[in-house]
Amino acid sequence: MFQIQSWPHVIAHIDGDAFFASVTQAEHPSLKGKPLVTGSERGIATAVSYEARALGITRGLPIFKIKQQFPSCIILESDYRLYSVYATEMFKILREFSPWVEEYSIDEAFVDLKGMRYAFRTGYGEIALQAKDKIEEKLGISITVGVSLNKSLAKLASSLNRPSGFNVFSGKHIESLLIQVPIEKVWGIGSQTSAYLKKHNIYTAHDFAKSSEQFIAYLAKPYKEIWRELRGEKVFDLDTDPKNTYKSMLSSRTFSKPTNKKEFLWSRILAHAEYVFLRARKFGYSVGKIHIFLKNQRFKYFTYQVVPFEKITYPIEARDELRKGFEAIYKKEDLYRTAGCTVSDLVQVKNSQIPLFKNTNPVREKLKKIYPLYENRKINFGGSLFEA
DNA sequence: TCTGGGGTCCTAGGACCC
DNA sequence: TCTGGGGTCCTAGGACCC
Repeated sequence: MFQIQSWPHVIAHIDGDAFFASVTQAEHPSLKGKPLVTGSERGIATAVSYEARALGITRGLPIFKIKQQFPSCIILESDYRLYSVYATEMFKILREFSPWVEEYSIDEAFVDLKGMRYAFRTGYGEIALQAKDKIEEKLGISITVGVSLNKSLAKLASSLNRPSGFNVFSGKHIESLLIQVPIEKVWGIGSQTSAYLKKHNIYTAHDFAKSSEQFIAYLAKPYKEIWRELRGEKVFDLDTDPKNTYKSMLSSRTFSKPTNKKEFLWSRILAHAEYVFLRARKFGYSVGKIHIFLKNQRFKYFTYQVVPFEKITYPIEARDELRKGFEAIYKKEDLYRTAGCTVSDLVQVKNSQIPLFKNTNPVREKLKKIYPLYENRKINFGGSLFEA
């Protein structure tokens, strides 16, 4: 169907196998070979070791059920600092094989290998295999690697033969990859879209890739791009910038029990606003838009947007507006499960325009004195304590 | 399995203008 | 007073990801 030369581009996708559980076992060798899950703080299993999967434990299974049904399983809280240390080490090793590395998530990376076969004097598959071996040996974890022509195909390739899988699909072999992958496993096609596609008799990545251009024309832009990638074209670039820029920041927490207590909810929203503004300041941002939100028992969101007259760096500068918004979304007959605050329209302060005249706003002058005290305090969201 | 927390991108449609 | 056609800008919210 697709006539493509072997390697117009070469992208590798590296994905940790049960990463959180593997890292825990690598760090505590006594746990190796034992059934283990992480995520107890969440109430459901976030990561499930392969030994635990063998018992029948799946991701998302409630912790209390695991305790009841699988008493031999070790249950631990998540430790994101530890995972991050291993991830950083993994990215570092990958950079020994190519300078173009995208740190996609805490356990995933994309690597552009194009041209590297001249530097290493060997084939692309062999380079990727060397990187895989080195990570597994040095970190003591297992990863699965997929190599193909672009990000979407590499990601499909790394979904096969887990754990410790190694899958290479050049241009001549794309179809044999696509045939193996159900449509809902395609990166960017979620439950809504796969349900729609199945109605049109599209069940695999291959069915989708060979759909006609006329059919694809009805779909939204992201799906057109995925369609092109599955056919072997390179559409998505790697983002190799380190993650220190944000478009928005969010803080939210689900209560242990849904509630309609008005002043309690208001205090939580303010605490989230404090926290998210603190993070924004840490990254040097001032804030152009603030959203506060409540989510009710039926998972319906109620949001209110505040746009301050000028970009601000402390939520108290918009406090009256926020309160007004809260009054607008709060209904006493509803029960709310989550409260939160999002900031967006973020601008780096050092790049933003310096006010023409010295700011003598008395509230702000006062704040500057007060807020240093805030910078290191702990903020209470109503559940657990978070270090600022 | 009743479903956490933190993000990004896209689009329909309303507001407003001529 | 009643009204067409077309443009831009913005926002709410949906869909998706890990």
